[in-house]
Amino acid sequence: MFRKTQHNRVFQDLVDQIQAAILDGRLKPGDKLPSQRDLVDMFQTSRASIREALRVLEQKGLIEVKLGVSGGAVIKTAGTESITADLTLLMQQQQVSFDHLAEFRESIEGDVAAMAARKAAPSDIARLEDILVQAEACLKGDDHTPYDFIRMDIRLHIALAEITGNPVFVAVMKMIHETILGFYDRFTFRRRVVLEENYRDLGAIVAAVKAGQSDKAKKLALGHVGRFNRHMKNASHGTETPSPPNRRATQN
Amino acid sequence: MFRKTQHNRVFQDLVDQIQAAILDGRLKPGDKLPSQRDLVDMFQTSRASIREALRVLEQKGLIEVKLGVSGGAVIKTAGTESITADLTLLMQQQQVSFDHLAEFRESIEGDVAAMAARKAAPSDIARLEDILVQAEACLKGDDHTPYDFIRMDIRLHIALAEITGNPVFVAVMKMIHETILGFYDRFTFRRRVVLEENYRDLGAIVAAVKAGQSDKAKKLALGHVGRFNRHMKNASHGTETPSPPNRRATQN
DNA sequence: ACCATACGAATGGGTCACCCATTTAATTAG
DNA sequence: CTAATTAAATGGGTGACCCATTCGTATGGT
Repeated sequence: MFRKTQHNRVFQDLVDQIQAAILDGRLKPGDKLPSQRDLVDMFQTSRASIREALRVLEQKGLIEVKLGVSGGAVIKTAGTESITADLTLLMQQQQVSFDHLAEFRESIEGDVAAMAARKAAPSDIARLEDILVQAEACLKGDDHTPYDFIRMDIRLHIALAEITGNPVFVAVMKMIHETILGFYDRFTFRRRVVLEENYRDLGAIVAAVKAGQSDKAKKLALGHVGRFNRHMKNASHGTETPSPPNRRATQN
Repeated sequence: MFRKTQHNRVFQDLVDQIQAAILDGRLKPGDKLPSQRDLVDMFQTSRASIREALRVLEQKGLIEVKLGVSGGAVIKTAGTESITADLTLLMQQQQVSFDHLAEFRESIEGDVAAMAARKAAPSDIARLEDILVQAEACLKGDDHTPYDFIRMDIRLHIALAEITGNPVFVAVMKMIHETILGFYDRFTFRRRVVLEENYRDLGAIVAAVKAGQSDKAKKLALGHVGRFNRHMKNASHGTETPSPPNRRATQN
């Protein structure tokens, strides 16, 4: 099979070239692309095509476009936002359910805890315990905001993933938690006892990680996630529509 | 907080409206959007803006645009392709090493095999065995192309993920294999014995899945992945630069 | 009557020449 | 020296226009 008449569509070619430049490091986060009019000169194409390409790159989360003089397209630092948006979209299309996410999370979180227990350095332990302290503050404080506690819970799980030193785990963990948070934030964790149970789980996991007991950390993490998932399901009993898609749908 | 002067950018408004129509069912997969010129009349905007919106929707995997008369934009059935593409992109941006991918894969592939063993229907088994037959053909045929065999290997692993019924596993599995393939395709599997060992591994896994022996399937999958990873490492001994990201970057 | 070729209409892809709103820096008035 | 004004560069947006692709249809030769 040879190429068609030419490279497919013009904007696709532009996207490929710029994306390749970003991926192999010729363009680093923070760098600014030339202005649209300069790009027109460089690529010998029309401004409309340039703008379509920039639009696609923007949607992919690779660049950010700002207005005004000395605005323009700057390379964004890699993030999980676009993936989260896509997953959210799929969940809204009913192709992915909360059960799917929960199942996946159960499969991965135990291994992460075990790996963290094996690799954790003293500074890592300190960081985990710091997060625990903050979580406790969220729990005890008068401004009793369940949402803040959940944020801490998530930060701890992501911290565990970071201790593994494997960016794949970090990215996947972030994606999972962001998606879960976006969909279920206002349905659960009204009751303080649930939060406190959660807090005890986290403390036990951190203790196991500190002691280097990987098997115990794994078991604890699995139990924690399992309990969390059950609470989620119970909380969403009455909600037939699994939370209307009130998340801003677009926003890459 | 009230709205700004207007809804932000025009194309974003179009994307939101059309996406909302898709999400709440006013537009179903297979439906065709009006032609770009009709959309111009309907939305009272310029064709360039319409096209930018269509471009974004296309990139999101929501529509597919075809050429020629009675071409146009048709609503696509939801799929995990865009997530897979985004995950792949994220991995490539984060300078992930092969070891990171290998570690992650070892963590997940065992669970997938076990779940597949629990859930496999007869038709699933048939599909797995069909892939095995094709893999054997790639191995035995005179046109001895290691690349083709690897493609079959990947198809089998993805098939296992599909048997789990969990699209998250499918997307992640595709991402992993695409990335591994893109980085290491031309360095390994010159030696036939390695391929044959791989083939025997696959046969054993399928047999365990067929018998519903989830624990055995898990162990076999873990051993298979571990062996694969060791071969990869040995093969890439001399390659200090772990293969620049020469993969075609885009393609959602 | 049949089939192949030619034509034309509708569509998406692409280009050009503009204009507008926003933002920043330089300039000027007080 | 400060504040208001202006000018320039940028992204956002528009309309008219042309091209390549892909159909259905008409035409013409057998």
